[in-house]
Amino acid sequence: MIQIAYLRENKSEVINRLSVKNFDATELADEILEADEQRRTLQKELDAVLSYQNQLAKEVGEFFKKGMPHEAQEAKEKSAALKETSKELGDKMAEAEKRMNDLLVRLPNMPHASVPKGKTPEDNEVVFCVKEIPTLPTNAKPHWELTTQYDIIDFELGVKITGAGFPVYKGKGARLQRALINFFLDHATATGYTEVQPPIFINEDSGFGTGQLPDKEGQMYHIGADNFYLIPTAEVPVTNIFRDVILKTEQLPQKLTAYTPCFRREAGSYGKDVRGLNRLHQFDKVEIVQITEPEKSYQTLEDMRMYVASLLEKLELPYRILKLCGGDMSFASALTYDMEVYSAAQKRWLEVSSVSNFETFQSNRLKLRYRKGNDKPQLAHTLNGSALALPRIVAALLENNQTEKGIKIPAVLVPYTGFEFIN
RNA sequence: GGAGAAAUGGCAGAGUGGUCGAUUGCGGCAGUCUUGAAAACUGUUGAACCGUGAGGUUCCUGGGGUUCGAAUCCCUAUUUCUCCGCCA
Repeated sequence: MIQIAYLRENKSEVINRLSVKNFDATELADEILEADEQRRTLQKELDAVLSYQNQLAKEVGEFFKKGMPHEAQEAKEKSAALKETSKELGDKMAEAEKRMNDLLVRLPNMPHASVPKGKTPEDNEVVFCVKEIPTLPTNAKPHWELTTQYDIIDFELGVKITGAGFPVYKGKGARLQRALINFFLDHATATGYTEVQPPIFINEDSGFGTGQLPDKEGQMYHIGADNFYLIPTAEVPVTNIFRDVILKTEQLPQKLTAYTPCFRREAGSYGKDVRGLNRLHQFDKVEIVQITEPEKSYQTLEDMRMYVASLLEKLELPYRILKLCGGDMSFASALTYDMEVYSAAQKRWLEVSSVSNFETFQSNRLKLRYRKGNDKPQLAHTLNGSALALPRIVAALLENNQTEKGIKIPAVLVPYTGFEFIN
């Protein structure tokens, strides 16, 4: 959420920058500022009335103490007469404030100055790409055939138990999942991230804090009886650790990592996008999250990007890095890098990680602040990234590493899997 | 699930209707002393909103109520603790 004070001072800049995201904020900004103006006017009036009421209340006490019941009664009546006025003003102010907030949360985050303009994924900027894109023999199989051939992932069985998009991992397939999770967590902790295991249900406040609510409600699974949501990413519970928290500068940066299953309804997806492991309703992911001072967040974003790239290199997967254009970026992000691996049998790039700097957009909603010495608290920056999401990594590993002898496991994973081939 | 108790500032812990944004202790910060440090002493130390400022308003788990006035009384939700039951 953009800070209201910032919008008040820099309306045209906000509008200009949001145009990079193809968002026309002209009208919305005016409505917000109008509500803000009303709110402030009403508060001034209300404060004056309340102040007078407080004064009268004190006088009542004093009159009683001095044994002046008549005067006390008079002050009482004066104050009572004001009650309705203050109640009315209070209601109006709360209403204006709510209106302002409801509008304010609809403003996307402003993109960083370096974000390229653009509307579709084609407009994303390729900032890195491996030199050689692997080619496979013509009889090479897509991963959904390999998983059946080696009996390591059963999509049909998942359909029986739950529904489409909830696969059952079996034997070496299940072991490969566990190996990847451990590999990712071990590397994250070795890089200074603290491992946490958060709840995978979240409440409404948490969903709001990181920006999933109210806009993306339809993309999360909802537990009606308790009003919980299943997490779409560990970003939500992990970042919400810091909701309503004031950190000291010495406590920054905060670096956390978490493995969780993730749940996404993916309403509206279809076709080859959802084939096999390409898009699931439940999948595993290791996430990294950092909380930093504003001046350091872009260096941190580069660090996180390099870290994720190093994982892909260790796994010997061909990858590229995209800087997302304004039109392809998420609502809350100021700058996002997507990491994609090449899936050689499908002959397409698959997104396996998204690393973003949200600047103060989330922290403003979360009231996540930090304090330098005795200064006034100010909003921290939040960042996160997948490191990494499993299914598409598995898809690429299976397809790219298929050999006569079976699927070859990358050397770094062998200590985790305990086997060199899936055959 | 049943019965009872509780929720106060970074922490501990006072406060049962008026001068309480809240005694006190610890912790934090600044200073005095010291070559330096420790100790001791002194001062200071929550947040949000409005206001150029002086200052004003709000917040004692959340929500609602009683009252001229609520941390304090009432209702409600949540959480925690104790006992009982069930159970991984």
